[in-house]
Amino acid sequence: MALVGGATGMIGDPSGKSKERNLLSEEDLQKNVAGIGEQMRQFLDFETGENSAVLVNNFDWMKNFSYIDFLRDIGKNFPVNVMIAKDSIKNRLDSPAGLSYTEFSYMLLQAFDFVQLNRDYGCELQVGGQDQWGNVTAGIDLGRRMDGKKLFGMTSPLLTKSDGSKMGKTESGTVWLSPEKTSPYNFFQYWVQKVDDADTGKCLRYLTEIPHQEIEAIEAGDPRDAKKALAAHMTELVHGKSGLQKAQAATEIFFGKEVTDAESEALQSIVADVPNAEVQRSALEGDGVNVIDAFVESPLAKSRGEIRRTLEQGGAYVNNVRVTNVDHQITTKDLIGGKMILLRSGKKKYAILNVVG
RNA sequence: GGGAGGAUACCGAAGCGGUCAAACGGGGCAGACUGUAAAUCUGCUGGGCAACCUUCGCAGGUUCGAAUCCUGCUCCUCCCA
Repeated sequence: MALVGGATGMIGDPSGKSKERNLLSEEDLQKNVAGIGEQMRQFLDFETGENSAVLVNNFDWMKNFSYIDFLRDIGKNFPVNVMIAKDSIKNRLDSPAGLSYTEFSYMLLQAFDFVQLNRDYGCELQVGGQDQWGNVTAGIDLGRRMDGKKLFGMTSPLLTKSDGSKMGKTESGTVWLSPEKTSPYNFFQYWVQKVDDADTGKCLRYLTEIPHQEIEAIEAGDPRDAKKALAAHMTELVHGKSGLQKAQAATEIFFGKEVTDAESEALQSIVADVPNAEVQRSALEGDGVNVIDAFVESPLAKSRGEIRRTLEQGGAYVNNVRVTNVDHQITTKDLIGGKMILLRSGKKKYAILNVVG
């Protein structure tokens, strides 16, 4: 049973947050709810007969509540002294950021969700991340008070790095599940590039369903292979077999040997799955196109100054050959298989310039 | 309602009339070392080849000159009621 927070999303959960959340517009929220629902399909089967997963939206039962009814029916069951004793609230009360009444009320909503799901579906167990502990227990208490039901909760540790910070948040390479936001190739690369050796085992345990014995065997081996295994499992889980294949094909080419005409076929097959841009064939004829212009066309450079710096520092490559001269011209001679040019910034960021016309 | 502070680049935070595209830290990018890891070290980090252009909440004003002073506005925080 997957619950999306169409109602609670309008409030903002203070748990684990150091600042008051910005309220989302109803429109954005609708989009988020729809998007999350879509993504759940990758992980849960909603059409498997009797035992199908269920997707519920708490807006469906919250929308009919009047403020008065809510206070009488739900609020009455929440002793404030218990509420303010919860870490999620206490931490915020102690911090300079404070806490609005709105966020303070969040736990009542989530608690009631649990009760509602118990009533509608016989749901008895709520599972969430560690930061949800307070909200989960609030629901257990509310079930007991309102319906005399015995409900249960389970939380899992949050995924943190070995230094204690949250994973995947601050890095520019924030990963998204949606292939629109993070291509399968980039998703795969995320696990290879951004996970510390020390965190690989933890990720394998938390995020994959590989048996523990196998994980131990993986850990005993080369850490590079461990990360690739992690990347492969995650990519397959999120993007399916075909996504994984494309990601691996691209990885093979980019992080393999020199790129020549021989790889043009393979490159062609992955072009859509890696960052790419188009150039007119005519532009490459004659004197060709300046390297800087070429990079600026690609997603690798945001500004001319940026790529100029990269060039000067020796971080720019055309077809895997380092280019440091800012006046370098790219011409038809540089085309791989007569069709494309491989641009690279730094050690591991690639883009393909696809020739058209 | 009364009072006191504040709003600076991706984030945090200095600057309080010229030498400010703006110290410092974090983050990010690139290089070296490696293993597409971590740690470490180095360089860069508004746009532009440059002249120069656009930035310090918003709108005006003072001044030869404003992130810095004045006026109004918006938003935030705190204290009192």
